Amino acid sequence: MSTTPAGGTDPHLLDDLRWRGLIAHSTDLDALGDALRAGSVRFYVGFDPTAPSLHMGHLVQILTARRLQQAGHAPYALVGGATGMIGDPRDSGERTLNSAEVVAQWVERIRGQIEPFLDFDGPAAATMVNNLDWTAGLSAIDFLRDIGKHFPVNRMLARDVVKRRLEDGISYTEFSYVLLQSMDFLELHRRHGVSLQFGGSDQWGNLSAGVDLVRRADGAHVHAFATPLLTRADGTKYGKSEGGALWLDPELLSPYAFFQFWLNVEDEKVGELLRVFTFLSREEIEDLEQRSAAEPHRRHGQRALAREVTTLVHGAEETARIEAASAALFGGGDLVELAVPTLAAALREAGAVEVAAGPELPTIVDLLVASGLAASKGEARRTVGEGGAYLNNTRVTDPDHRPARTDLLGGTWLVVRRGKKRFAGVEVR
RNA sequence: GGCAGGUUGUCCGAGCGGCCAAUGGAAGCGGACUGUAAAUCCGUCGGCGUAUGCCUACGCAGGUUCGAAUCCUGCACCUGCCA
Repeated sequence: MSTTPAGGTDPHLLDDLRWRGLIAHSTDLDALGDALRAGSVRFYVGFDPTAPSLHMGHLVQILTARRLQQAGHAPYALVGGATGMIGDPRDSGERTLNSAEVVAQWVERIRGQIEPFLDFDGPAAATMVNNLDWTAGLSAIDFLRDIGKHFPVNRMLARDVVKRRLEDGISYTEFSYVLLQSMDFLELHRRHGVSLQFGGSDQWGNLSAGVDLVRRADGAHVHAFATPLLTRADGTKYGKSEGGALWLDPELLSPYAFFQFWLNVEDEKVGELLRVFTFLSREEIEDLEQRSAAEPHRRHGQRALAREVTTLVHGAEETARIEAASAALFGGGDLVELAVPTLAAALREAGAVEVAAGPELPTIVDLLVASGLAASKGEARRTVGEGGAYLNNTRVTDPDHRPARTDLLGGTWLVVRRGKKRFAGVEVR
């Protein structure tokens, strides 16, 4: 992970990106390669504030930006205060507009999530930009004359997203989104000499529209590429399960749960994810793939992946705590054998709650609900009935079962488990 | 503006006066087999809880009826055809 010396650029950048599978679509790759080798390129990648946090999909873009910067190119990270007010068309239908206050708040949170990944000093220093800066004061007349004139509606209608949405309907607002994003590229090109944009493959239409606009408006040739859409082995999207998206914000998804996600990745996907989400070298990744293939049950790849990505997002200290917690909880050994401080630390990582107990301790059903492992008492009863409830790693089959005081580990802790891998700690006081 | 059709649980989609907390998929959750993997098989899938019970739910608000997701009226939104 060495940064290229001041002023220089890494001539192998494009090859590395291609090896990692990060280029799913692109404008002329030879031209892009020439530009990247010729000197430091100013590039941009945009993030729309459509939620309070970025997630796994955005992480691909953040890390790709970091790769480009480490190779000597200058990032412009755009948080879409303007585009976030509009919303780009998606297949699932028309978006609900968010208020200006909410968008502004999300812009700040997202900026804060991106900044740690980029270097704001040095010859390829990063810059944060907000497209509200050049759209807020723009008049509708200027917009229609200067930007709109370059967008033939017949071609806009031919875009895949738009075609699919024509059945169920699409507002003029979302239909116009592509003009705003294209204008961002034009503005950044004019203001800062930005000549490359990348984004997710679902953004390819917007990316290439921006390239077209810069050419039509200014006669300049700029570049774009799209990273691939990552899917699970069965072709479905990530994040549809596990109760939601893989958020980067620790308040929306605990670092422990984040780590567990990566650890549980399918064998077939480990190599791909290591290439996209880690800064391990080609040699290291190929070695991990070989060792994983040789002894898959050891999950070498998954462990490295979980450690690397969690370290990038949540830091080395937190990752070390999580690994210790996982080892304790999944160790398979007797929980009674664990030192209490170790157990307590592990449970706090996995998620722990305090419960005030009277003369009697709560029932297993109440413990499942209190710990958040079950959403309702009905669900908790069902879990017990299905044989999925465990107390201190022993299956409980009676929904009215109450642990005794002597079951408390270290005098205060109960380990509640639902299913094979969802743990929570309950601290009884 | 006129006419027609539509709005059901996380999603898709049946139901068209009582047998409807609502058929069937999918997702989710649990179990078995494994490796905290995949595939497969089985179970489960509104809440309170155990009461032939109550509460909430079939776009929103009213009405008809002993009884409505189902019928009527108004409103909102969506789709199609005609202007």
